[in-house]
Amino acid sequence: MEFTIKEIARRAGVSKSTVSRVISGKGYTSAETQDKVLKIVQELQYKPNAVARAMVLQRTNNIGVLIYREYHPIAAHPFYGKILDAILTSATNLNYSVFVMTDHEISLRSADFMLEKRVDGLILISRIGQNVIDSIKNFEVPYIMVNSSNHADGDIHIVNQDEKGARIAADYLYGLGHRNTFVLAGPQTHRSHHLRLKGFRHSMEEHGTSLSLSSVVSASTSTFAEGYELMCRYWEHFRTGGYTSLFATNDMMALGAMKFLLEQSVRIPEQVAVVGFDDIDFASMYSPSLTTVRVEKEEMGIQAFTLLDKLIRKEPVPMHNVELEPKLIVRQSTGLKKCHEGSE
Amino acid sequence: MEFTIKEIARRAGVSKSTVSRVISGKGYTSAETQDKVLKIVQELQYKPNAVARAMVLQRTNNIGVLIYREYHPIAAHPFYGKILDAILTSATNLNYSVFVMTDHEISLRSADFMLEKRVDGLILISRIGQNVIDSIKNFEVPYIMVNSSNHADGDIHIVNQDEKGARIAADYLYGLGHRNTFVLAGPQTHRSHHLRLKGFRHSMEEHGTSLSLSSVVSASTSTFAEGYELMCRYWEHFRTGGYTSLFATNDMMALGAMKFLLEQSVRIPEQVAVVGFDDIDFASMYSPSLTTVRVEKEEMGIQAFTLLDKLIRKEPVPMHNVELEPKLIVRQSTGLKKCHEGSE
DNA sequence: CTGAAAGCGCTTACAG
DNA sequence: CTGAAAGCGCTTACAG
Repeated sequence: MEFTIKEIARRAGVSKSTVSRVISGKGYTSAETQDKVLKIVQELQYKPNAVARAMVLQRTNNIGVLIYREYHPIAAHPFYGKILDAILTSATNLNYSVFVMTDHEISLRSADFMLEKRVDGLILISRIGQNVIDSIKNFEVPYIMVNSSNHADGDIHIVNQDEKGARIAADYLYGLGHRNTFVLAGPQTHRSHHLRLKGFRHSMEEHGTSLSLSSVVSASTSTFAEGYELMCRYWEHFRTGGYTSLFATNDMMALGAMKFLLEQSVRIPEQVAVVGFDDIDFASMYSPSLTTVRVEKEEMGIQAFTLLDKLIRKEPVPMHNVELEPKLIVRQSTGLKKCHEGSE
Repeated sequence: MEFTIKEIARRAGVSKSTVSRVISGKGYTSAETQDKVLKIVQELQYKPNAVARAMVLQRTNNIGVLIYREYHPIAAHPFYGKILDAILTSATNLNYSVFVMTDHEISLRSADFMLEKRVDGLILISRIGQNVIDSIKNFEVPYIMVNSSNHADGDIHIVNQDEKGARIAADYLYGLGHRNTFVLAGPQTHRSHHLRLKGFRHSMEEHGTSLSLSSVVSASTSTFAEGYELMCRYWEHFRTGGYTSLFATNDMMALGAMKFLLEQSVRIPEQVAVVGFDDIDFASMYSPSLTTVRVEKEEMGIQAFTLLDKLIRKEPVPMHNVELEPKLIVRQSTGLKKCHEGSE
């Protein structure tokens, strides 16, 4: 069932060159020949062998997406998964196929993989190790980094304006009258968590309501479980600390903390207002839904792919850093009314 | 920076054949030659060109994963995303790379894509169109189906025992004393939702507590929003119907319905017990956490890949259908105590 | 133990 | 407008 150009040529009584020209649409061919060849292509359900084509064209039309993962697999991740989705969609539209690879300690090995596979380009998401990046730099493969913690000059990097987003969150809470916020801060080695804490702290300082040392708790991971655990551990402190609000540097931790609070029958937002960061799907689904700062995950994916495609085609790339605009999303956890509250 | 076997050969003063032998480890080569070649490979950071190798070996070491999506992108999907993750992990372990493609109307085109790309095999997840399957059948590419609605004889199909799972859920609710359950049933064209409704209904009938017509509501999608909307629309009916429990054919709908109920200040599980199906990550994170029937998503992915690999290597494949065992997971939404309740 | 040669399935100048 | 030939970067019998 697997036909080649040679077989088509034989049946059509023309040369392989001609068949190739007809199929690719490049070069001159008579209408007559075209019909003849195309008909056979149809009959045989011929599909050109992409591997052979890639070989001569030195172009695979594949891109690779490398996603860092800490503990868990990553495709289902509410944040990175969304970025991946956007990349998949954009790439398909431009006839690229995409290799997906999640990466743990095997860093170098997986990068090699991609390199051996001869992808036309690479998108690196999150905290890809420096050694991996160095290794990639040694090749001519273009790459784009998304939400990374370690990018160097010359790298194209797509990020959210995390510091600004955190300031918006702080301003908003301050505006609501909150003067004492408990903060759950994710791993400070990660750019996002670092900037989010920084932005929140600075904004509060500017408002004259500095965060005390004891009101900021450092998380070693940024998971739901961590948020829950920390809230549990600091519950006594929290309860007696006079806190009226809670800010976490991402939604997952905020949600975890919220679950614990709800289990203690704390009323949200009446007793404690909660704000997260990211706007993962879950945030709006929770009860109460979570006020958060939205990161344009889809936009990150689209931009990453679009820029990579330009790089691959050696078109000029406008800028070397893309900083997306964050946006406050107000929901029930800071007081937005429930849709159906009191109705019916 | 892109070296070939030819360059290695030149520098080592041997032939390409020899270099190839050293690198592949096949065929005899003197220790001396090996050292010489390997040293240069090191120096040059040589990576064999996978495309060229695939060409001659007629084997790419790539597999493709095709996931159906209805409305939304899919990688971040809490159910399919998990399966994908498991496939990614297993595949990487055996040195495969994986193409991921989500599919909507473009069905045929995306399958072609895979076929042109010469993947060694395909994993088809969820409701892949019959035309796509037919098209794939025309080629020699082995494939495995996961959680599909339309598989034919001879196809290898991996599914959860959905009917059985629903029976377990029904038995459990009955055992708790529930005699009047409101049911949210997802699209009946999908195998899973169909069997889950069927199993639940039959089990209840056997217990002598048949579901009345009005207690089963058909959903047109199986999303969170749909669960919420339906619960809202049937709220009056539900409130006055004397229902003590709610079953949805998947977690997302159950969660959506639950959010609505919580917003009406319905106490869960005291007033209404809720049971879902799938055990997506969210289920355990919700407040109250959701009792559900777990589908072994990771196992599905692992089995799918493992079988596909056997197919690719033309090893005998044990069975032609894999039916995974569902498992009831009891949580707060049907009465499990909160961990920290009352403590401290 | 090693090298020359053919071939995997295409594309693309180059003649004609 | 079309065909013969070379080549993309490997692997693998086949001689030696």
